[in-house]
Amino acid sequence: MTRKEYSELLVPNVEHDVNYYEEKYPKRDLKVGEMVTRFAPSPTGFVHMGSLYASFVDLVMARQTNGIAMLRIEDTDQKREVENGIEGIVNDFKNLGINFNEGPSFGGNYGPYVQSERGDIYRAYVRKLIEEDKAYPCFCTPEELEETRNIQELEKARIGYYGTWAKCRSLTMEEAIEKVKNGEKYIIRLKSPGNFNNKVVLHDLIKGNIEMPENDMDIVILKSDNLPTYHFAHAVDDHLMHTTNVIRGDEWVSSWNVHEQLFKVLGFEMPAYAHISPLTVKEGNTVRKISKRKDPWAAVSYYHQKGIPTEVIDLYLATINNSTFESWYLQNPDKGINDFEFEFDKCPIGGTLFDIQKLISISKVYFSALKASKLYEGVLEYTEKYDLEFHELLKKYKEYMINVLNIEREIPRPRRDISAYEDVRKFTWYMFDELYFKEAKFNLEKKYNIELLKDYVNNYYNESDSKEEWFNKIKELAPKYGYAAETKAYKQEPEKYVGSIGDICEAIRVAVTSLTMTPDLYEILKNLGKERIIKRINFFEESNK
RNA sequence: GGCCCGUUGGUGAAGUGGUUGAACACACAUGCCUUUCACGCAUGCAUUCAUGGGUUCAAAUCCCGUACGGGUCACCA
Repeated sequence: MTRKEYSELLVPNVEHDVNYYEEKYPKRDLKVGEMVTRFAPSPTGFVHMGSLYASFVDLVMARQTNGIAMLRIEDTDQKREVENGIEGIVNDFKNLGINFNEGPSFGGNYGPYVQSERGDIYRAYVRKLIEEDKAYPCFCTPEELEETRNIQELEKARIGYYGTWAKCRSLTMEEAIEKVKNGEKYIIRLKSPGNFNNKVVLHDLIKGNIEMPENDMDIVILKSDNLPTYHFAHAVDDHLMHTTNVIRGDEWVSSWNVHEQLFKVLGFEMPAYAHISPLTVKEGNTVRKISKRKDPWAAVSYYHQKGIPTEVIDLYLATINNSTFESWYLQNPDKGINDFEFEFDKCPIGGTLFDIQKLISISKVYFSALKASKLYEGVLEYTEKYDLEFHELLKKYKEYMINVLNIEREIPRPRRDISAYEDVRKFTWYMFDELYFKEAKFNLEKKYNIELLKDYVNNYYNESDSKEEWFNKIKELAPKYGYAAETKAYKQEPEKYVGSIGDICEAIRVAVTSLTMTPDLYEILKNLGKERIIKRINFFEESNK
């Protein structure tokens, strides 16, 4: 039997050979510097902050070099797969407004972009390796493997399938054929040419040079389910898809020597690598990787629900990804992420603690810079999904709401109170009669002079007053009820007055909004209008009885 | 345990041998301003860069050891 026939016996039913695939996926027509990147998640759950972070780097590097970002689903472990996992990932990205150049449902000429659909491709390359005597069948059972592991532990030897521990490695072709004919189960392993005592130096775009021993493990490349392991699929896919830059989590650096060897054995050119540090979270005294199950705020759906836009998340990710981004953005507030040039060597090397405070702060700045009409559109869209009652009010009072949202907005330093669309109701609900008369709760402990309030609105307040006139009228009113017209005067001799002008404003504010803290009172009154102010003061009076 | 990587304030960090008295941003604290909150302004927050040693005229920056933290050692990715 020739080696070719041998490989066909071991890996049956493969339609094409490697030459077919090499021709089918020709080199990409790239200009110098254009990067082809790929984000390669397993469909084991939905997209979360950690994966978003990794994909952000892929997307950004491809876009700024005018290259290509692919989405590739790594579903060679069918046991772990979640129902609708692939759809879930694709939809999450689409909902976030994130588009890849290539990938499932994104198109592209180098697909399929789902590994479970690429079985034949991998098998063709496995066959090639067997033919060249660079891979061999292994008939060891899980029990046998377990046993050698125990012995290795006992002897304090390195654990794994290598050297003399690799029993099946020395099997002759005839012995192997015999076993196959007897129906023995097998998988395919790499015949590692490496020597543990040799060192390989691998260059990482982020971490710099990393030196480690050569791989000498005869790792599994084709599993009993006829699908490849990650390592093998990685080499074949990134070769065939012509990835120029492999950007992945740094949990992969420890198996990097395996990948390096695989590329060499397969005769592939190695892409450049960038291993990004994980997003971490502090738990007690320890730090751990972000987890979707333990950290609810890690799921992207969390941001969706709160109404934190993708732009904000991107800004945050940009901030932690490139140390110089933040100060650049501060100096160029009119520019965006697309105008900034990200560099691998500016990426964090150790783990990055996820800081929700920082994200919220970025969000507040983002919202404060939004035009009222744009904010309105956003809230409208958000509430349609999460708060229908408010949504209806917004539709009904469009112009009014835009005016309300514009209070203290078009000024050099706008308010920074809104951090998510869900906050908008919290800050504006009292401006709607439908909500005010239903939900206003007054603190009845504190007594306010209702007579003063009525006097004020009936005899002093005028909708057409300028802000200065408005304020002067309150000053005018103050002495009549024993209040100090000037804050300073009150501070100097508090015993001479019932209160200061600030207390009058507080009374008006509470009566009209039920709150002690609101944006500019003058603007609020103006938007409410005299009639509604009167109604509210009456309501306030009733509530205090 | 083996092999990798990391360690600058509450957080993210700047920094690659000498204008660093260790930027900047977030957070926090105090005060001022003020119709509230916010904004703004002012001030405070690492006598020191995990630690011990070495190289050097000079070290957060280079070298070695130690401690601590993280990753990884599957027919999982």
